Amino acid sequence: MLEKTYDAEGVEPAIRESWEKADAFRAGAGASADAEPFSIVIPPPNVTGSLHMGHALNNTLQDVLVRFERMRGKDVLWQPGMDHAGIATQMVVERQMMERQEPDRRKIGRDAFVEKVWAWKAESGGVIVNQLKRLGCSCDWSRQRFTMDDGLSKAVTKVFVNLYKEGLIYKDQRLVNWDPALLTAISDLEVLPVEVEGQLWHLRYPLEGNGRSITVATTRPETMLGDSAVAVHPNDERYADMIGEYVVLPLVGRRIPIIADEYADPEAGSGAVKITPAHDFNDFEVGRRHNLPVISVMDAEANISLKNNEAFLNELAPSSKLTHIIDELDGLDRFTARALVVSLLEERELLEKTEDHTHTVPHGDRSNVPIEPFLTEQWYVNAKALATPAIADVKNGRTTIVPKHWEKTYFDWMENIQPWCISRQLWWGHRIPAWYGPDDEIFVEETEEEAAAAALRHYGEETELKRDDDVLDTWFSSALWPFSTLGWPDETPELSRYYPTAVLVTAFDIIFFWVARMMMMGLHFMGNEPFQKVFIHGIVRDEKGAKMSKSKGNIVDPLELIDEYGADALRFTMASLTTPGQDVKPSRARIEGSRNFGTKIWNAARFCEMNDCRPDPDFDPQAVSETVNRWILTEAAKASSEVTVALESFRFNDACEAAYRFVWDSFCDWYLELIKPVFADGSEAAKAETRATAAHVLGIILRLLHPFMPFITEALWKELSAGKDGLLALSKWPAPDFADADAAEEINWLVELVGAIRSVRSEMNVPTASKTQLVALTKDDVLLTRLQRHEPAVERLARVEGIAANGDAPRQAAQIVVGGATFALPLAGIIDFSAEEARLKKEIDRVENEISRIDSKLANENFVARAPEDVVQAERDKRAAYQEDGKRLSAALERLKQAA
RNA sequence: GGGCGGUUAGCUCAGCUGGUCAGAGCACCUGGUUUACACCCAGGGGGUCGGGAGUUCGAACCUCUCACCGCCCACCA
Repeated sequence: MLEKTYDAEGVEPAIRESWEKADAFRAGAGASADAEPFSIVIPPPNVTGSLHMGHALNNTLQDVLVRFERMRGKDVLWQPGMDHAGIATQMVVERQMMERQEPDRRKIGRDAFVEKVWAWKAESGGVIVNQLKRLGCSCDWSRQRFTMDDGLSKAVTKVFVNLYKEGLIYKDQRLVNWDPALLTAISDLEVLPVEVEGQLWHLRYPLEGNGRSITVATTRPETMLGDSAVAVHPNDERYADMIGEYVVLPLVGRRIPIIADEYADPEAGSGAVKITPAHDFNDFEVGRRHNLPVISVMDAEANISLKNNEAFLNELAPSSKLTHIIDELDGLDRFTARALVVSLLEERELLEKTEDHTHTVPHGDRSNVPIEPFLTEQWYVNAKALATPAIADVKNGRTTIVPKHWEKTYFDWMENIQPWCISRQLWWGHRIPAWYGPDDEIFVEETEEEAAAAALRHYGEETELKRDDDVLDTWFSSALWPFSTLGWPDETPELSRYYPTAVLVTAFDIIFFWVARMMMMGLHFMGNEPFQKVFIHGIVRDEKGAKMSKSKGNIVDPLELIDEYGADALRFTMASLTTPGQDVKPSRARIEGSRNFGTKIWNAARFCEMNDCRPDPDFDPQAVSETVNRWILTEAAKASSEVTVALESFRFNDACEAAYRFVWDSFCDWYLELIKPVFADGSEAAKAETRATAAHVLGIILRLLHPFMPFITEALWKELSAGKDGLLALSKWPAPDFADADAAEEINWLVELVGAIRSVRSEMNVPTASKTQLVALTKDDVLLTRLQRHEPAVERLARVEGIAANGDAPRQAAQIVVGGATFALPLAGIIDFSAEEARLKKEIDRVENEISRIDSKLANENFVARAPEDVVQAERDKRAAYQEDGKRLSAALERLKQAA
């Protein structure tokens, strides 16, 4: 006997164990040899990560699809694994070392540090795997991969070497986004614009020789030390006569030209702009166009660096007597230097004015400090070349993105893609397989031996090589995930079976970081797309719609929700809130609703169990004869079909709704109530058939809901079949193979009749406890037979005692019209004549309104002429039905008046 | 500056190709211990589908326009 309520916390571990024991999620589990493959690669969570609501959403959706397809008999692989998360992990370990007051990484050296990271991973990394299991994720856990595994590292190295040899990876000296806190380059995508309240300083630069000056506006006065020109727009009349003149750069004394360049915007600032090629991306371009020197005035930590700075010193005027200024500024951090430069200029009356100015400043997404454009040599991927096939693949529909509007975002970015900076000045990650000779000749090979061999060929003798210190952007290895996890570069059976994957499920915030790059790499190295479909879901927001973040303090921990409501409740909520293209805002009320739904199913099963409804292996739906049973089988088939269609098109919310309505409305509210009289007073044959049907339909329910609520459904499946049917997770998805329109029509009528009686009783304030007779005012034999057939149900559900079919109207009665017949509820002593009169009049009004609405439609010649015939006919039929109802209601009103 | 979403019941949202599409859950009101379930049952109230214009026989749904909200990209002297 089942407990009275479902105990998620108590049941879930045992269910997980039963799945594990049966190895139910191994690739291809339960599938036949000729099964169609269906594979999904998990978006690998960071090894430092723990389950957040975004993971809960993303992985619920994947698990729904995977369980659904597995039950449909496909050969399913859900490939799990984790990402080494270069910067994030390195930061975690460094912080830990700091907390433990251990010497920092530079002191212990690279090898020792990397060893520490591995030790950290072994000890505290990957807690998320168990959390995903708690969520119920049916990944093939035996195939877990890690981006730093030997196999995946081999793939990374090979890809790097191949791309290098194809000329698609190269080294370049240019400005990069430099993170002065983490001391590494980062890619464009890792830079976040942050709005800050700053100032706009207007600096007066004296012209050489003539006592005039030109004013430039800047938000970064400290970079003026590296100015190499002042630019004005060629058409700007204010400055036309200054073009070609020289400015003597204040504080520094350097002579720099005033140049004409369209980059200068006459509307912005003063119209004249200082050009600092080493510290601004735009200025760098201007500098290139005008062949200006690039004078970096900062070091890697963004401190002012002048004294040992050749670029700076070389451009310094020989006569300059500025050593004290250089002394003062040298070594200051950029913000301190900013203040000092401003005050030095102010002293010299070169500060024209200062304005408050709100602008966005690029920040590092990890360090959250302003990033510095910094001139360094880095490794780049020629993303433009790789993007071309990736664009074509989506254009020609080999990969489709759902919802489709995201394709535009994808195209826009891909078509304007910039070189991808892939080198990072970190220690934790895939070390770049490049070795340098003494003359800086580069040898890119997969192993040190091969590099040495290449060097031998090049130099003609053994030469000592030095390996590149940098590691690769974490996303470089993530980009290979769909094939590296399947064994590439080896030609494994898994690779040929499961690549391309069926669908990638992810949130929109990593389309550029990840999806786009997997497309590029997959197409380049595998020759075809990494996934046939990409399903983009929203992100999880809090109840007010705000993005969840630590700083806002609005983080909801999915594990707490699982503790409180069970994994199924959280999953069902996530899935039912997923409408294509919308963000997800889970609320406790909603999760409670899902939990209640689980309880509802639990109790429905409990009812079945109490009535001895056991699954019968020989049950044949087609042989069923009772109308209610044929009706619920029809409804079950309809629900199966709806859930299937919805899941095939990623309409998770529709799938949930169809299942929910079927279970709660059709099965619990009507079917179980309708069969109670059968169990109480039915024939043995009817009872047996009904038991078998109820058990059968409950089985369908458990299977339909299993992808969404795997724990409770598996638990009930086990309970009800006494373990004889194996795991629900490996059972067959229900086929919508039953339809009986007549039974559906009949039960719908019954539902309508019961509903009408209940309504009128409630409106007439008939005490719940009292029962009334029902008099059918009709001589229609078909209807009367039907009524007789359902007499026990009507009596029970509508609180009726005795059904009279004599057609004589009782004197004091409430009357209703259902399915073309009038029914009276004798309510002598209870009936309120005026209330009933008002009620009937209201009904008549409603019907007449409908009729006149239809009449005006039908009177419209254009409607009759242009609307499709079936639409017009439907209106005519409706009108006829309303007219019949109207007649009966009017007759009922007459009888009431006579009685009064 | 460019682009993309959104605006439907008190709240959170469904509503796929225009013709039972005006819906669900929660909240609310009224009754209720009837052979599972009060995490429940029965009944009920509540919306001129953001404003305006247009297309159409017919618009929550298509077009245009305005307003507001959110997001993404670029730029910011």
